[in-house]
Amino acid sequence: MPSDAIRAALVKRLRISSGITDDDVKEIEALPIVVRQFPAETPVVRDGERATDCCLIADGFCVRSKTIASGKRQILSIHIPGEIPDLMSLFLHVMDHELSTLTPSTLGFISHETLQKLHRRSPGIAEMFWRDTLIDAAMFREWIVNVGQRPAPARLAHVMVELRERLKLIGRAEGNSFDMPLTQEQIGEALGITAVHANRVIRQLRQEGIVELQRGRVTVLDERKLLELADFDGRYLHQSPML
Amino acid sequence: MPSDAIRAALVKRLRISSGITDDDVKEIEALPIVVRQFPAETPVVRDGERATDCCLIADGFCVRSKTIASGKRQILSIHIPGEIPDLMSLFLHVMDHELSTLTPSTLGFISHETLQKLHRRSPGIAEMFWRDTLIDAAMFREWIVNVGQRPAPARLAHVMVELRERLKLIGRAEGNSFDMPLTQEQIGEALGITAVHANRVIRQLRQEGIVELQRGRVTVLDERKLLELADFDGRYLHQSPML
DNA sequence: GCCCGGTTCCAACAAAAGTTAAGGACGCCG
DNA sequence: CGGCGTCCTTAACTTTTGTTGGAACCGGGC
Repeated sequence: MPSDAIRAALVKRLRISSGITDDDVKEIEALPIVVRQFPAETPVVRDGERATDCCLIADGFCVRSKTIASGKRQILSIHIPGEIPDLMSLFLHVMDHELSTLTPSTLGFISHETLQKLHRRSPGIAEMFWRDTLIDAAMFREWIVNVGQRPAPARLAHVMVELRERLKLIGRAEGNSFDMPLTQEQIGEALGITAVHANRVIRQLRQEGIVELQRGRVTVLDERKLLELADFDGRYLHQSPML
Repeated sequence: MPSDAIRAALVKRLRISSGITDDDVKEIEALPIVVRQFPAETPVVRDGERATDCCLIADGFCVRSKTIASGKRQILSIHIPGEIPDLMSLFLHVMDHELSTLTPSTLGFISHETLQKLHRRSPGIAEMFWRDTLIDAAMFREWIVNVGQRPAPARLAHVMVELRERLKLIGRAEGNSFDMPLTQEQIGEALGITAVHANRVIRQLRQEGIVELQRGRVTVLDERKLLELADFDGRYLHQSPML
């Protein structure tokens, strides 16, 4: 994938979540980006590392996670093409969590230096990126609620609905199915439950005819039931720049 | 409390988490701030509301929370004097969660308009505030891990140690005790457990001689055991501006 | 085609957490 | 100073989730 396609994905994303002017687009199109391929299940930036670049997903699925002393891992967010999962490293230089790929991925890297200069030059773009990191934080808040207050089946439903919502925006959730390339182990890590329990919950949703989940792909069987179970209110995604 | 004292608290805080220049201090000291008193247990900004100001805690404890359809509430963060708990509203205009007081509080309000102008004028201050919102997000990430992966006693210990760490920075955690003005109900809401279970966990920590908790005040009985249980690594607080 | 490793799936049992219910402590207000 | 409400406390019981261990399935590499 040429770096032009990556820029296009970013612009598309920013167009949705923030207001973007033609001048901004030109600035972004002039950004030097280094493209690299990563295999599946590979760390991109490690916890404790000092990042010098921000990473833009051109293709593939990534997750952010933290591992505690006991060895347990918590997945904090799932990322899809067009997103910049480690924009925060721009001002929080040493990573407090890990970014890794789920599937084979194409990532674009933009140096912190370049971005910092860009911000000084165009405060509008800085604000757009700032807003992006704030939406990130809003998603963390909802993730806390999910893990803290909802029963396990609702947690899974919520993650599915959120992911589908975001995939729709980039045109990757047509019909009633979409990709969610996590193993049951990883689903457990995302929901704060064990893999065994994740399996139970998946089976339950299948038996109740709500969703089918196999080989990293979700098929929605009963839209109504899914939405009711997920208790989903997309306001926290802040998809309209005017709100 | 005069608004000068509030400004001083803010400057003190920014001095710790970011590099702040003398010019920045002057700018902040010139900021128009409206001071208001709030009783305990009172909403300051409600979920779904459109905020026009950012709120600075001069005195008192506040929390941010989200309530789901079933009526369950999740506390997302605890805030102490010197912090700006709703800085995010600057770019995420409609609130996706609630900010409310725990104790009677003195809050200072700065209008979004004022802040936006300030950012355009001094990008350095903008970056400082941006960094502040990023630390906020880092704390959410750790909160996810706490609620998702740690057993209940460790969750409580972790929240206590984090709060103490932050209180130390503003000189409000001398000796082996500090304020944590949450009811057991609220502790449950913070940890993602019920009030009854929160009580069990508190009793357990008391019986094991780790901490005593009464009337909103924590007394540490066994520092070693507490730290071990909490599994605390303060890196996520990003306290040094150089890191 | 067949083996191998990782997933998925499942059951039985153990532990953690939720629910319900009720008594006691404490502070506030009349 | 007494009553009332909130919070804390505890017990008994239920439900959810974790643990252990094992079998079936699947895909890729030899």
